[in-house]
Amino acid sequence: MPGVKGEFPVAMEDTNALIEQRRAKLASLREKGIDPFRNKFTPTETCLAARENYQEGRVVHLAGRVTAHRDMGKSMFMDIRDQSGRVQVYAQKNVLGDEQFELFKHLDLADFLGVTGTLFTTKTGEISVKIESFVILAKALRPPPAKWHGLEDTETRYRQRYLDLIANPEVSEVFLKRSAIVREIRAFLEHRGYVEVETPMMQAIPGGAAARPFKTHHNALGCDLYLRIALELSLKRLLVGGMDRVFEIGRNFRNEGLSRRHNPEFTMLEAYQAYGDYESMMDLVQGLVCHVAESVLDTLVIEHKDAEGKGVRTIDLNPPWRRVTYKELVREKAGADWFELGPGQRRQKAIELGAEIGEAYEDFEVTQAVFEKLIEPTLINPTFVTHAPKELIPLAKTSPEDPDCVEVFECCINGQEIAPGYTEQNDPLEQRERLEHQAGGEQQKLDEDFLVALEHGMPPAGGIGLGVDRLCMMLLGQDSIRDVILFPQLRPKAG
RNA sequence: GGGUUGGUAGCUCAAUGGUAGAGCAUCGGCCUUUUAAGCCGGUGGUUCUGGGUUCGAGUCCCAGCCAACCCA
Repeated sequence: MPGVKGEFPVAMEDTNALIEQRRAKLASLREKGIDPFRNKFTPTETCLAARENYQEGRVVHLAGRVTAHRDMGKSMFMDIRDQSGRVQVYAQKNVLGDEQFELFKHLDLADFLGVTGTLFTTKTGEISVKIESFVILAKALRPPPAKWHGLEDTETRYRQRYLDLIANPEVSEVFLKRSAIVREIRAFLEHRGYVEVETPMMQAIPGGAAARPFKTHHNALGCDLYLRIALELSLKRLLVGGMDRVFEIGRNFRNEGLSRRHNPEFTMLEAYQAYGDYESMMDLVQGLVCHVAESVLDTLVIEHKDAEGKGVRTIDLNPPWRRVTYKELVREKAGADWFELGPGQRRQKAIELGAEIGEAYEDFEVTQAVFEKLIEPTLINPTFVTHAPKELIPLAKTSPEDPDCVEVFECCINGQEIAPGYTEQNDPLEQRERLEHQAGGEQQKLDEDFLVALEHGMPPAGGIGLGVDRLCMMLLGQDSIRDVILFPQLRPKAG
């Protein structure tokens, strides 16, 4: 690869004694006519399966990464590990012969090894494989992180996640569970007749949320495009098209700050149901999250622990989840007379309560600041906060009971918004007005094609969005979104 | 963008302004049922980068880079 050296000058030049030693071992193997990078080796089973299907003397072919070795002189124990787990292998000089045994002794931690041998049980009772022959499948030219302490350095853990996965089994576990969570989301929705679709990530007009988009350029079309910030407007077009139950699990991109809770690209589930409304969508979210928790974690009670393993908080997902209006909740925390106060008094009281209020905040934003700063973080057990002020959400239908509010909910769990849902706006004229109002004087472009679609008629429908990363954080007890995203965004390191 | 903390061997971490260390890994020796194997001996450092103060800087000061956390 001729380009590599220029692109990764640091990696190519960076070396140390350990790397030199491994390169020397590689050269020495090649001199002996051994290629330690095999095209193929087919194990008969996984390391775990070999142990589970124990039968003394049974012949197995196993493959895995060398994770430990215990040199006994004329014999040697080694641990090899694949995704299923580890198994101990045992090599003896009189079985392998001098030359092969010498090769075996000089294997390095992190090398990939294929072995053929028979199952047996050691004195201490461990099921192991007595090696008859072995083959080096891939030589590791760099040392792995320490076996005992694991890998602690957050920067290395995120930049070189593969090392994190090798060194920290609990990290690996988190990502296997994340995969299971996504699988169970699909299973739940498909079981209820939802059709999974894929819609464009590159859009001429990024809509469906208020967020700064990433911009890119299409050369052949000669136009700028944006990475989507939400799935909503595409999926609603499908409701217009007669797909009555649709969902998409996909990446959204928002060109905003990074934090413990924000990654520039994140995974969103959105689902829409014709003839549903915000209430049926609350049932859906509750059912979905409970199904996922039960099938992946086998419990509805989630314990979050700190680094020392002490319980920090407990989240009880047992249904039914509390449903409370936005106004009720604000009255609970900010005073029963909150909505009877004048705007000036509200502002004053919000500041007294400890919310930070920007000078330009409109009245509804003052209340929203109180909600976000003082109320949301206290909602640990699942709570559906319904009937938000209509200024906050332009894509939902007005509530018949309270014309200042829209038929929406925000499902808060673990002190975070996890899933909003609405009775979707299907009146094209009302929708246009609300979007124009939201755009304000900013000349934000309206998605005219979306409005045309609504004019063709969209059935009454309920919709939800669900932040998959945040759901994973909540279910898996992770405090940082970076710990549920395999490759979180970091500043690129200068070569 | 602002604040706080941190960056030392491959990894995890020490080191009053005074010769940069330990454990593991690694290399060599002994050991044919060990498992964080054990015993003996060795190798390994641009202390993130660049300036400054000082007789002397890993340590103090300034600037920068990267990260984590908090705030906006």
